[in-house]
Amino acid sequence: MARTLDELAALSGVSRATVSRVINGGSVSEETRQRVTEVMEQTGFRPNAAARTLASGRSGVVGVVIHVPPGLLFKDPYFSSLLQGVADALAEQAVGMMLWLGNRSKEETLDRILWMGLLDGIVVTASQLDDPLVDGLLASEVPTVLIGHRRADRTASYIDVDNVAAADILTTHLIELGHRRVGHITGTRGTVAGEDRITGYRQAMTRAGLPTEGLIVDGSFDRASGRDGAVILIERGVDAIFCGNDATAEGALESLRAWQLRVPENVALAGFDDLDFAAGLDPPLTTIRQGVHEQGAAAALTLLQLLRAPGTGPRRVILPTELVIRGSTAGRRKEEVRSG
Amino acid sequence: MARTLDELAALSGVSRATVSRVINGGSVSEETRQRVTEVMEQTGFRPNAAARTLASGRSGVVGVVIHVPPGLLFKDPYFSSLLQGVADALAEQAVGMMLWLGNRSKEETLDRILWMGLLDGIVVTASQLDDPLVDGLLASEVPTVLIGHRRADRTASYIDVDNVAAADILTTHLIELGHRRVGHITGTRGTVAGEDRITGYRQAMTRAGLPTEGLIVDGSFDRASGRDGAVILIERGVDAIFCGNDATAEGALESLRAWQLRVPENVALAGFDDLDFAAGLDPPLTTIRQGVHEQGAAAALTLLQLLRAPGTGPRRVILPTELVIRGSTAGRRKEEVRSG
DNA sequence: GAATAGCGTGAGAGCGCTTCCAGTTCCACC
DNA sequence: GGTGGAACTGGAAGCGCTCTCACGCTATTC
Repeated sequence: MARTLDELAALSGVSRATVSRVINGGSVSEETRQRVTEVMEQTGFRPNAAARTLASGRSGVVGVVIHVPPGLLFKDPYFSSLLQGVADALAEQAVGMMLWLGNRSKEETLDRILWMGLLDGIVVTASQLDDPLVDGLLASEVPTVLIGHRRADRTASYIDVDNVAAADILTTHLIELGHRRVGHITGTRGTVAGEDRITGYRQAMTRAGLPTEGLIVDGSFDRASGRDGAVILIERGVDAIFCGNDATAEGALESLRAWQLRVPENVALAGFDDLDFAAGLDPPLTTIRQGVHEQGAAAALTLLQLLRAPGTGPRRVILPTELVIRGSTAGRRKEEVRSG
Repeated sequence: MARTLDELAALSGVSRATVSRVINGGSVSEETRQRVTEVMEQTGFRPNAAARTLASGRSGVVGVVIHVPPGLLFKDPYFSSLLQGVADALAEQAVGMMLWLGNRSKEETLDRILWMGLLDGIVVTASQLDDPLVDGLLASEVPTVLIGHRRADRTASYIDVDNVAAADILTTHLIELGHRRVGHITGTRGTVAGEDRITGYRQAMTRAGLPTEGLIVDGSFDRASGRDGAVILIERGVDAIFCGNDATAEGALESLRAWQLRVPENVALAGFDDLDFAAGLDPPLTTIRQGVHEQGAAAALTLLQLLRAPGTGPRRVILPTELVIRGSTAGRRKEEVRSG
């Protein structure tokens, strides 16, 4: 019935300005608020979003950019958990979500996003060391929060975990169990997480006075690279393998089994992420738990804080990780958790 | 530099109206277009989306609603393929996508969507026979395309497959192979696909003069229900099982194996969907292929057509399915494909 | 009782764009 | 040279809302 604020105002016997205050929580007498609300409900009035956005400069919509190869988003539980986390947090706050996936080139996606306008802010995954899409968003005037960050992103807002420290802790755990030849099947080279985990691994090995020569094999965060990497490491002789993530560890486990090597008796094995399946492997996988869903949610909330308190400078959040010790490195002990 | 059309117009020496025409492809002389375009590029001008939306009544954004339990979206490849299909088609057409998942109640989601405004149209999955969210969207004035449809949706636009016919064809295939006691583990009761597939199954059995008594067991589109349902059917005695979808069939296969029953020699097995893993099972699964990604894309394109040709009445698209015959029902033959 | 404060309200000026309408210009043709 | 029409352009009226400002009124203070 009532299609505009003016009509609603006429029906309620107040001015348009007052109706606007009712909708947006301005100061209005209880009586007036009651009356206007009633008329609003009767007429099923919904304010025009474009007009609100134009007048106020806020849309209540944020963009979420997960530019990974099509298919990967739903095959790799990491990305789907992340998206789920962002979506949940935004829904909780009644903020709309526009989504961009990796179905166009990064340049095109960037262009589309900036032309779209309408966005109050953006959450984007920054997993690559070099990413024109992320750079472009940061250079734009749209407030942006990164999930994961690069060394160069010192002035950006981001949420991340300390991959270096976590990998160090995990590697140290292996060393403390008495392992000396600890191999590492890396994550995808050129990704932040991959490189940082290598750094953490190296750091721990060096501190323990152990060599890493020949013990680092390039992987790509997937099962296949875990299978292949494990074979190489087995041939070179290792007594423990730290994999770039859980999927890689699952692949490595398959190779170890194929070579009749027992885990953890012959070779200890560890992953990273603690995705759902990690605890269900045989033996259950020692790994680093990082709350991926929480990371997504934290990114969304950080962005909203940024939007609600403009000009307060970049926000950086480092979420905690936990070393989750399970059968693949323990042998006799049950699951233990050490935070770090 | 130039932040508004007026500024751009001044810089280019034309009126704001002409600049608008350049941007929106109105009739402008080649010379003028050139000049304006040049200034646009130099200044990096981007028109204000809210203002465009307000003035034109179009936002270039559509909503996608996949209201399924959190987690299911990414665990069930059906939904993720669907979303991927929609996302790809929209990206192709440079249309923005707002996404709503099942993290709030249907009523709340409906409310949020309608309040959001800004949407030119909506694509929504209509898998439940009774769905207030779908009903609410259809009742609103926002153009809506359903993926899957209910009997009552005769006046709505939708894309769908003919589940009844496909289930009939598949069941008939089993009967033609000589099976007489063909069991059916249903999909989730109350879902369109689940019920329609039962209908198709019944139809084929009845036509062949075969009884279905005691041969129908309720399932829920997942592996667990396949495992359980198969046990019941095995105990009652069957020589073939048609499962509500591929995941169910995978579960059934586990039970058959546990009971030392050979597939297809002792019991033939068939699924529905032809998701990626179906061909990789042992034996490879006979199933109905429905292009899920294509369904998503078709829904998006149908919506866009609807938007571009308003007032042309509802559009209904039935996508084809194929019977894919593999080892789980064939035994000796290699993969065959029959369309239907 | 006057001065002060503060709340609730309405008027009105935009926000930046699209699009209708009314020219103006330029040709082709008679 | 005059005419009709097509192609292009500018003026200006909105689109529906937010938000500042000013005003009137009541409550408080000394």
